[in-house]
Amino acid sequence: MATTDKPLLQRQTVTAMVAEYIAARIIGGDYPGGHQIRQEAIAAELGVSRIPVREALLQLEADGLVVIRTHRGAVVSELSADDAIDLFDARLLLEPFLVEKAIVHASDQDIATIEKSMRAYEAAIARGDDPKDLSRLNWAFHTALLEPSMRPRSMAVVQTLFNSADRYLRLQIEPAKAQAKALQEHRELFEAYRRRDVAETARLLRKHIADAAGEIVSQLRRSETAA
Amino acid sequence: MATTDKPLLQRQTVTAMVAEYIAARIIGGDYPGGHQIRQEAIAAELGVSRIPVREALLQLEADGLVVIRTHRGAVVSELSADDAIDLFDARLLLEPFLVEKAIVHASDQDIATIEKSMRAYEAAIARGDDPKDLSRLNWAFHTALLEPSMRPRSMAVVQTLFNSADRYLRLQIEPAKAQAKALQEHRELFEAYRRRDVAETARLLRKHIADAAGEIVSQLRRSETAA
DNA sequence: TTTTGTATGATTGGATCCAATCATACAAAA
DNA sequence: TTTTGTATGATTGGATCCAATCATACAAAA
Repeated sequence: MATTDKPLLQRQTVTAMVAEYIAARIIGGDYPGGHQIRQEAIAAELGVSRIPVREALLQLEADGLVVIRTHRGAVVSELSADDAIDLFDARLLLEPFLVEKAIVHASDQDIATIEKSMRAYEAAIARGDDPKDLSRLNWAFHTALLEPSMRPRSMAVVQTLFNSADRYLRLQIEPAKAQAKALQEHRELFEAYRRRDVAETARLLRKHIADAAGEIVSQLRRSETAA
Repeated sequence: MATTDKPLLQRQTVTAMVAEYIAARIIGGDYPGGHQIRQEAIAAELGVSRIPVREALLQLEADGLVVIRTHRGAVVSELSADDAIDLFDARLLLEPFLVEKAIVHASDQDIATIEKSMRAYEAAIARGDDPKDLSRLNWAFHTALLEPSMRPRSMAVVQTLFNSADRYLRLQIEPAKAQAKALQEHRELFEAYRRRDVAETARLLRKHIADAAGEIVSQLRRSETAA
């Protein structure tokens, strides 16, 4: 397989589990933009000390999910149309480039992995799985598309962008419609990818991201001018 | 000024100071790729406890300067031709895009800041300042070029790329030659930027980054095949 | 000789505790 | 009434300490 290998056995630290927990709460919208995250509150909630909570918050700051100010603690970062443009433009640069590199390196095994990932998303939508699972499968598909590029550094950047992009996707007023559109586009992406049609796959991915961004930004602009 | 405003008074935590210290050691090559960073050693060296050292290492991991494995500590990330390509390709996508956005938003004040930054680099080369100061001024120029894009999220990504790129630049066998070339290119970049010639500035910046990347990658390839 | 098991020191991850800073309320002065 | 100063609780940042894990050396068994 042409993908970057990962350690088989990943020991979970308390810090990592806390980071996942807080990230899930932020991405799921339980902690909205501007929400103060108190170290002691999280620590008590999870039955751990403040040390792993603080270390988790540092990681989330690097992901852009929280903003930390010295002696004032962590606040969930605010969402805005400007930020969404910043974020999706970065994805529009990186992802089509990475998918081009990926197609060239992708093994049949990699393509099989992508297909499996696409089918899983399809099945989850059919079953009406909850937003959290749908999101996970959506990003798993994107990751599977790009992973064979063998660019771990760029992939790390893209992964952090996925986390923030997810916060915006979860805000959408018509998620079912967006998911149906995304699934159809994933099918087309996979077909072009399987044919190893580099230019067409990149074009479809660009359109896939740009369309989603357009929806989100115009929705945000409406709510921002309303406020 | 059209740039993103920063807090005027930034309180330094011990963690932040330790992170800067370790980052400087890595970028300067004192801690080469593969070097084990022992928390207790750094703590004793700086007269602090291990807590801020650990927190600093987490930040450096997000920057890609170290790799942390559970219960095995932090190791300085390895440099390689493949990683350099990954890194510089990401810069080649992001920086020309950001400079295009920046030129549109740049105020006269911003352009004055860029010119000042360029002159400072020029003067430092003329004086033969040490590599650390030259690097700082080089990245300050790049940052000044891109900052008016008002894309804090993309800027944060680019800043982390600068840190890693710096490690490669410091490896160069003929730094004086590379610096003279960089300075000349900075001058041309600034002229095109001042004229607000979007396409030409982006083209020059692309060439500036690609040329540096080419030098570094071919040098790395030579040393890798030699080994 | 090679492999497997065990003991020991080194090191990391996390809990607890203390000091410094911040936010707030309230009092005093203009 | 508005501004400035002060006291107090809440909260964060960092030090110290303990438990868990890892790496190494050495012994025992195959």
